[in-house]
Amino acid sequence: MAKEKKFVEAITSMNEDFAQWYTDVVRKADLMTYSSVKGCMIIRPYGYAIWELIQKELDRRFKETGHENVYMPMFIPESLLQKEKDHVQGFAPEVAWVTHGGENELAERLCVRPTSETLFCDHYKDIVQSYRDLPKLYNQWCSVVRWEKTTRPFLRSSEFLWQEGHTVHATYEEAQEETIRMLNVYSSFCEEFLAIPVVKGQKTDKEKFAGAQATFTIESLMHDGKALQSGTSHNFGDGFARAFGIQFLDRDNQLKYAYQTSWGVSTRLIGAIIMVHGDDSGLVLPPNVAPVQLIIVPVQQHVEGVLDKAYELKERLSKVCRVKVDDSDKMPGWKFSEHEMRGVPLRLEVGPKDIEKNQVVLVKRENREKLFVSMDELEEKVPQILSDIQKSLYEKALAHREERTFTATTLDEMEKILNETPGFIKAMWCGDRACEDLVKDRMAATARCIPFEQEKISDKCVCCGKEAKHMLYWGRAY
RNA sequence: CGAGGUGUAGCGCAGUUGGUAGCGCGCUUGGUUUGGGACCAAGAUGCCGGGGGUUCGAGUCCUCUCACCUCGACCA
Repeated sequence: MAKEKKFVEAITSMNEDFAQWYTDVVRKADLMTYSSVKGCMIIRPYGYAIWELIQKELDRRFKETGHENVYMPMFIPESLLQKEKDHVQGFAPEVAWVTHGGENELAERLCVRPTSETLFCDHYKDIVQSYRDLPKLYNQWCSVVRWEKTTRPFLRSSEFLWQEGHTVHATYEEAQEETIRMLNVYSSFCEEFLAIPVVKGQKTDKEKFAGAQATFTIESLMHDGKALQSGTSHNFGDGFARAFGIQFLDRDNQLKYAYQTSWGVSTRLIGAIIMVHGDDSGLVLPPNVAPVQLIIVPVQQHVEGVLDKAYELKERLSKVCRVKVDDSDKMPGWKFSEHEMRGVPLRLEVGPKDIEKNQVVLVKRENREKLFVSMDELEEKVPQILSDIQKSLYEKALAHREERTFTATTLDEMEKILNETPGFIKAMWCGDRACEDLVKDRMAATARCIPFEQEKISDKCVCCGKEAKHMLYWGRAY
């Protein structure tokens, strides 16, 4: 089919080999490149620009909900890391250690932060004394290091960029409210900004964060039917406070332990964008996170007046969107492919014929739909089209997720779905760890979450047949 | 940490029974081109991942080592 024909051969087809497709896209869109250290990547300007847009919008939403940014050191003394038992155990296998300063061995080795709970706690114990000091709503943007055995660009790297919010509250209820508030910030951000629909829910005990009392998550479904944990929010109860001695004098003159939360999202979100929206021609960016929303490609740019018109349009359109002119001396076809690989949502072609007719050709990245628009209407039409694209990408992703969400009442059914049409599987669960373990051993799938929106698929646990307590989303995950 | 794979020009790769390094793309210069990856001409680019060995001679054989990729077990 001429219409279905691939324009770009440099990218492996998704259906042929999804993992290779992902690697090709990440490289061809020039989001990152490998570095000389295992599992670490160089985030290239285009990839970093996406991260900056994510940061900017999230940071705005954090501030809007009353949070302040701080910066903690990247080193954690070993003794500090060890104060909360579950927490150390969870992270011990993947921490990197600093043992020397110059030539001298350190008296106490320093851990390169895999997450900063212990640092925040150590600080909070000093600054929290009275109920009047609460709540503390801190966040930090930083990188963390986890010595991973297997790494993949953006999805799992040894060092990654993220944001970690850490808050302290006077009561459990308040901490729980904060935990859910931030989960909601994440879910609305993903849906509105990244055009990625998410399932909100709680992690099972097996899957929860080391040291947390409860972990909440947003789970999204990738194009290949695998799930991606896209953000988490934890309620620590007073567990860390007890381990670190974070106490305050309450209104009733009683000394009490404080309640805490933490929550984070990372550059992994970039991986989610790629795997939710991308296609065989490469990256597809929702306009809200596109560093370039509109690329102007002049055609026959050597012809008098063409480039001038392109620059003029850029000048005008820069007031309503992020726009660039590709005035390199590549062939137009080459530019089309290049900007499609990079996922630019909208392309504007302008050549002598257009100038004559006082119009331009707009081409949508998501479906290559061509629109002929009068030059006079651009400032009005372009933002409208971009917002349509944003909406359309969300709807497409939602439709895909719904198409790939199944229900199962037996393990055989689950296994069949996982092998034939991988996706989310809604199934009942009795609450026993043993059943989770069994599912994982047998079909490499995990409990993604106990969704807030419960449904009753059946009365019995999909695994052991005992009375069911919850409906779970199951799936194979990244 | 297990299983596999790969390291040769910026990128992708070839390199035979061991004989002193090549192709495509990209890059530079000039010209012609330009509505879906143009063409011609002239150039530039190498610690053959690293150490040790065998040999008159190693990209090639042996050995140790390092790194990266993919797939699994563990984790954002």
